[in-house]
Amino acid sequence: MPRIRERRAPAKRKSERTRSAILDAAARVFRDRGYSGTTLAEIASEIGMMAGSLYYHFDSREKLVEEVMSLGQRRSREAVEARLAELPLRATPLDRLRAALETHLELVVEQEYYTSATIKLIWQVPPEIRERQLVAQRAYGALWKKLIADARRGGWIRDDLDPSVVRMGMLGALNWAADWFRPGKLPARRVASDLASLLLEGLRPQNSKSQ
Amino acid sequence: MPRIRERRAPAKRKSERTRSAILDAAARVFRDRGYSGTTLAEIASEIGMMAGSLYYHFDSREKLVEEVMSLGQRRSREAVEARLAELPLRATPLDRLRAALETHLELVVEQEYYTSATIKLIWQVPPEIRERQLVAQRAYGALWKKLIADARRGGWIRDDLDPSVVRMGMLGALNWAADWFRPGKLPARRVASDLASLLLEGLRPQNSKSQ
DNA sequence: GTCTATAGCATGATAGAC
DNA sequence: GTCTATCATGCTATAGAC
Repeated sequence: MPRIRERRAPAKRKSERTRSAILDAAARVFRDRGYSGTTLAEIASEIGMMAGSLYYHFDSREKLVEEVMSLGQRRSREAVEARLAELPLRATPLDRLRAALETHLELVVEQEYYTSATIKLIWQVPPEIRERQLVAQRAYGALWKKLIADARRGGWIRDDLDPSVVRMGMLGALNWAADWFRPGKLPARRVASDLASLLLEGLRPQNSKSQ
Repeated sequence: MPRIRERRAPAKRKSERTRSAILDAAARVFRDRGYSGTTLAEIASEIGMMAGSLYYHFDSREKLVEEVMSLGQRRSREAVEARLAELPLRATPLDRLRAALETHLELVVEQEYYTSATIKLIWQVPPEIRERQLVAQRAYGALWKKLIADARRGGWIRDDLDPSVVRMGMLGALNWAADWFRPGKLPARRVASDLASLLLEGLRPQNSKSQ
């Protein structure tokens, strides 16, 4: 059906599609080779272009990496928010925390590289970019703070640990999977549920399975 | 007391001391700016030298970063082994696991940068270096595998979680602190004990404090 | 929109003076 | 042992053809 604009995704022009393809390739390459280790030539060659051509779509390498990171952080937040929104009303704060943990892990090990690229790049990019991204990520951090605070307030989780240590410990356990997870060995869902269970229930021998 | 060789540390010559100073500076700068983002000029300027002078001590930038990583992984392993060795004989596998967790966390957030530099660099350096370092790190990974297996065998920890997910989850929660820990806020010991407690006991409300 | 060609700069590495 | 000077390379970014 040529000539007829495709329906899926709001009928993009060629320019828009190329732009997306560049961003996808950039997320992949930046993630694998780091910010300084990635050349525009590598990104371009991933989609059969020459380095100079990228400048039609992006003003600079820095603008490109920043767009990758903005997308990454936005997608992570939206995915977790969407997952939480579809939980039944009777879901407990503990259920919500578990759902968020599992969703975040799945994003980190997904085929799409935006989340893991963003995680890896944050300490590699120039300071001005980093600052802007850290500000943008505060919304995501706030989401986690609230999940933990809600669970704590209701007595669903212990209150003797520092809340920010808990938050960073959880995110660390999940984010680290960006480095070690390899598709084809353990399924992502198993990793997600094991990590969530480790964090929520700990390593103590379980008399009764929860949930 | 000039002319008399100093006692502390095996009486190093000037060359050896300079070499160590270069390595210290390199660990710091590589850690903060990444492998590709670090220039030899930056490392040299940290100790008041010119970039070219480094070549008297190291054959190349790659040799330098590899030496930093070798030292980092060796120091981490030795520190954890030493801590385990000084535990009383009656220490349980759970005590040993907790001691290892706390020691590793303290290494990660220490003033010395070798451990955190090594953690951050592993996915940034050229593939040949990475391969050699991953091989070298297997001894450290094996130490953790054994700690977990011993605890599991004796029924000290639950056995329904995949052991490698447990290992990587624990190390992830600890290693992530290299990114977020800032001296002067929470003391490292508090972070260490909270993270160990989170991993060993989980977030469930505690009726009785363990240990 | 993408290409080729190239300007301009930064950096790893080397040579030789001190 | 460290410096200054320099070469060679590789990369971002731009200009102009198609």
